[in-house]
Amino acid sequence: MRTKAVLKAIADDTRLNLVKLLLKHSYCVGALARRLGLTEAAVSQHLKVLREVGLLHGEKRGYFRHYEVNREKLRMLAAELQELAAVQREAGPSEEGGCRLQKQGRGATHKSQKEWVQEACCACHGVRAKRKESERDEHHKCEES
Amino acid sequence: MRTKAVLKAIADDTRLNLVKLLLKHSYCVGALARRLGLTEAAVSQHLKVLREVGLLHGEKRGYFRHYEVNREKLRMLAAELQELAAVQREAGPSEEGGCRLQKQGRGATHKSQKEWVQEACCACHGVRAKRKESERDEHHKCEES
DNA sequence: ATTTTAATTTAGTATTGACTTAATTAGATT
DNA sequence: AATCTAATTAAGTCAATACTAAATTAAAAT
Repeated sequence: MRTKAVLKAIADDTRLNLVKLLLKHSYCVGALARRLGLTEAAVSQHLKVLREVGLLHGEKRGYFRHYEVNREKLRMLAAELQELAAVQREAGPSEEGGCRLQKQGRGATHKSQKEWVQEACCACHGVRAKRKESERDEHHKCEES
Repeated sequence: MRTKAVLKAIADDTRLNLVKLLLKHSYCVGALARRLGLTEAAVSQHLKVLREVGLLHGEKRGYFRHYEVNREKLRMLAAELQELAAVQREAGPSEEGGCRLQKQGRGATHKSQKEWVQEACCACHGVRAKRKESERDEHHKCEES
């Protein structure tokens, strides 16, 4: 998700408020600080974060700096979330873990659904005490491209 | 922004990855923990956050719990971001601070653009040392409904 | 009722992030 | 060049957050 950085940037209340303000108007750092009840330094740091993810473009005009919101970044993020919401559920057992290892035939033995699921999902989970860090990578290997 | 909580929830890398996995398949907590290289406790805590914002719905089936992603929440968030991107810039001087106090007529004196801007934006910013906490609320009042 | 199993919760630690003050920088103005 | 002004950065503090290990809970299975 190329827009993950944008997502993180606007997930903060202060930065989201900054974006909203700057969509409507052009405010200087002092004005933004007043409106949000913060110091100019705090506002400046947040503006830096927003610039770094490409959400704001600033340019100096005389003493003051003007910011423009890059609305395209917001639209791209929105589009990616729509795509995410449209991701198709993969075919396969709706049971636990969605593992395919067993399904691909590790043993020819016919197993009940329950047996299959247990092996498929958490073959070694049953014995909790045996679960060691080094075993983790060996446990529960699920195929995934 | 009613979906702010959803925005915050998925702004975390781990929770976003959980959502992506659960959109495609049904995994148990153990399987999720393996795939993300975390403990089951960590995964459980993240799943709780996602449930609390309404992004996941879980139900027990036998020993295992199944999770369904509430895609509608993702769509709503996407829609709000689209709306945000479409917010109209307000009419008014594109100069600093976007303040209207002066514009509404504090003095009848005709001022140059520069003079106007300076007063409008940061009337008291010029004398930095005088800026005290108690003065902040008096400074730079901008009209905003 | 007891045992097993998956998942959650508790408690603690380490890391991250948001804030402030003060110092500094980068222009603009004179 | 000197001064002024807006903004940024450095350094520090504190709160929030993400993790783990261990204990506990909530079912399911026997």
